Amino acid sequence: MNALVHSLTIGAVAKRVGVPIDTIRYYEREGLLPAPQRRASGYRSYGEGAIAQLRFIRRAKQLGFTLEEIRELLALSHDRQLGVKAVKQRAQHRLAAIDARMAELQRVRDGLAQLIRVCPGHGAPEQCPILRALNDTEVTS
Amino acid sequence: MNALVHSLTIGAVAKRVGVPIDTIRYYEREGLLPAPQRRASGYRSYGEGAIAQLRFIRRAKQLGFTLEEIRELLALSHDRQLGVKAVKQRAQHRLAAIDARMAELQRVRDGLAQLIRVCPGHGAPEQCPILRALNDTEVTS
DNA sequence: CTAGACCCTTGATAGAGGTCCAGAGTCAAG
DNA sequence: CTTGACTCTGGACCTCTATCAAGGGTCTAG
Repeated sequence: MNALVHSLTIGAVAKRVGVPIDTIRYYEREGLLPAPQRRASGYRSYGEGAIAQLRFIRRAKQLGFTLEEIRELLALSHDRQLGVKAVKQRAQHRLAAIDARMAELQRVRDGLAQLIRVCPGHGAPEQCPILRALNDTEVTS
Repeated sequence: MNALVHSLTIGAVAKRVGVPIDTIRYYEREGLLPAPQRRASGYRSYGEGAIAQLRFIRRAKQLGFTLEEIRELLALSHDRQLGVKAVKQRAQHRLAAIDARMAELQRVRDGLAQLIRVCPGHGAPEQCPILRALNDTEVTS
């Protein structure tokens, strides 16, 4: 009932989704977007499905998924048998990775904050706790 | 009183600091390590100062400083007038960047955790909250 | 002296995710 | 029809922090 869904140029898609044209072609090369139909001139011709898929990719990227993981998610989202289970697993892995990264950052943050707290901000470099820490001791001590 | 401080080969330095040889030469090229003395054969000849500086670099990296920032820190650590003040400033900038990154990760983490919590882990992809979020709505909503 | 471990330089490669360019063809408005 | 904006391909280039290889010279223990 709607045969004209293929009508958007790559530039129009880029504008609507807010992604550079080159990135769209890059995603196509990388297998994240299916190769679209072409006009007689060779111009790519996209439908609404491509818009949705690009937005999917953008949101997954915001969640910190790599393009490789997103490729997986896209495949899984079409698997009616095991897709949901696997998607949840991937999300849990991603969550664990984020938690690990945050713990690491927290450790570094606290070490740095402590050094800043005790640094007077003037005087001889030999007395600066930050420089002393960098020179003399392990950061995590 | 110790004229023989220049006696270590690059391999010995690498072993003592726990850094690959290639990385030492790379840091020299990048201006993070001064060019060492050379033997007649052309071999690099390092003293204890180089060991200390390499450890400095390694610790600063552990704190999340980029090599560019470390180059600055090294220069500042030799500035007896303003070095400490500037070093503290750099550390504060680094801390602010870490805090921003953590806040961002926290936001993403909470969004992801919420999706996982309400995902049953089975059933139709259309009902999976994770896939729905990727397809339909902004993650941060 | 020789074998094996070490060192030298230069330049290529990696990975992640793009970004940009040249040179050519196409489309739409006036 | 012309003009300007758009698109095509192929490939080069970017950031960052290294890492590796090739082809050669050097050092040291036995």
